[in-house]
Amino acid sequence: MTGSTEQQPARRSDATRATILDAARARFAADGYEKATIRAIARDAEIDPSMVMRYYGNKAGLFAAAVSIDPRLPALSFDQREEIGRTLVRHFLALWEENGELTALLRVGATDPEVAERTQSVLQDQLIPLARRVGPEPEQAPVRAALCASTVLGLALTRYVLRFPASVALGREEIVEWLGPTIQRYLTAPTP
Amino acid sequence: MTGSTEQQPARRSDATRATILDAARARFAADGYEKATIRAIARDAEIDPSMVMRYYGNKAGLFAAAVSIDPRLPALSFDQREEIGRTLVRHFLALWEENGELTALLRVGATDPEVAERTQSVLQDQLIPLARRVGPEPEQAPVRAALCASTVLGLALTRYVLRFPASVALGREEIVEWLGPTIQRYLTAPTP
DNA sequence: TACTGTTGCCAACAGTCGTTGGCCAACATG
DNA sequence: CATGTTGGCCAACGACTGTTGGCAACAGTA
Repeated sequence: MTGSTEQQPARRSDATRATILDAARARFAADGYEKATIRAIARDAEIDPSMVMRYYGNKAGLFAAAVSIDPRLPALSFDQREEIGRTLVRHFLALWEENGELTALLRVGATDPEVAERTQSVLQDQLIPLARRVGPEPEQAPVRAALCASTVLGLALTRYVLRFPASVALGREEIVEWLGPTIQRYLTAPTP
Repeated sequence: MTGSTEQQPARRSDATRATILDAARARFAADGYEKATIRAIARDAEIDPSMVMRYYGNKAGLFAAAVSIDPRLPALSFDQREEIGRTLVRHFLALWEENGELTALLRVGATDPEVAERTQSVLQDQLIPLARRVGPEPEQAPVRAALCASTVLGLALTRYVLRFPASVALGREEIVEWLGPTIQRYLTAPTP
């Protein structure tokens, strides 16, 4: 049994495949699922639309291949308990600005229930265990995780999707200083 | 000069017009702009698609007519300065649950830049003056308003659009107790 | 009564979408 | 060299979209 990271034989079309994937990511992030047409993606990649079908089966397959991320949060050591809020915000900002896939995921999730659920499960899988480890009242972990998700996604929404000028203009460390204590409170403060 | 609330002569088709508008609101809120087809809306309203065109010109006109809200925040008196956060959250929750138009606005704004900008201007027009009146450093008002918008929209996103179970399950007063102090800090705390 | 404007439905248009199958050149392999 | 395989393009299909024009039924008015 070979693992899921199996070595495929290098194909001659790998460059084309990568170009398509890049164009797809950009289009999905900018336009959402419906408005990002296969024809437009193919035009960006300077290639025929039928190639997209050949390599990725159909539009859903292309989307799945384009945004197949698992935003794994780095393991947080216990000794920095008073800084978890800020650290978390920093990690999320880095994650979001490294790859535009997350913006695509959020934009598409706004209309597609399936993508919405995937986004939810990914976030919850990361945040609930963290909330359980770090906060009081372990049975409250889902609520605390949801509040953190709402905080982070709210920023991503106004900054990367809706592009509110005042939100875009904020510096990364400014955001950390504002949102960090909020996350910290959601995770560690006693239930109000 | 008659105001914009001019009395139109009561038309025989007013009932039909209202039915169309209701169906449109529901569809736009549930599916977004592209997936909410005129045919589907007409089917919900039990009417011919061509009627939608006659009464509202085109799809964009229908959308404009369906979601033409001005979410005016009630004037907050000065003497409750320590409770602005909670009061604001309560108002937003009430606003959002009264009319589904806001969910439609958010879902469509995720893909349509024009709608996104309208959402932004409405929110900023409400929040910036408030932040200027209530917080220190008036020139920081846009930043504080953006943070509040991000908080509120983040909750709306996870609760009404993406429907994260843990976010949906929260009671209104629970939300007020969690988000209220956050908003309060964004508005009134000194710049970190 | 006859006439005019409104309300509604039906059928069809043009355009775009995702998707398919066939064809040709470049390559790889014997 | 001959062979099969791969990468790529082209033209087209069927489905669906927003949108339009014409036609029948009805209301109100003179």
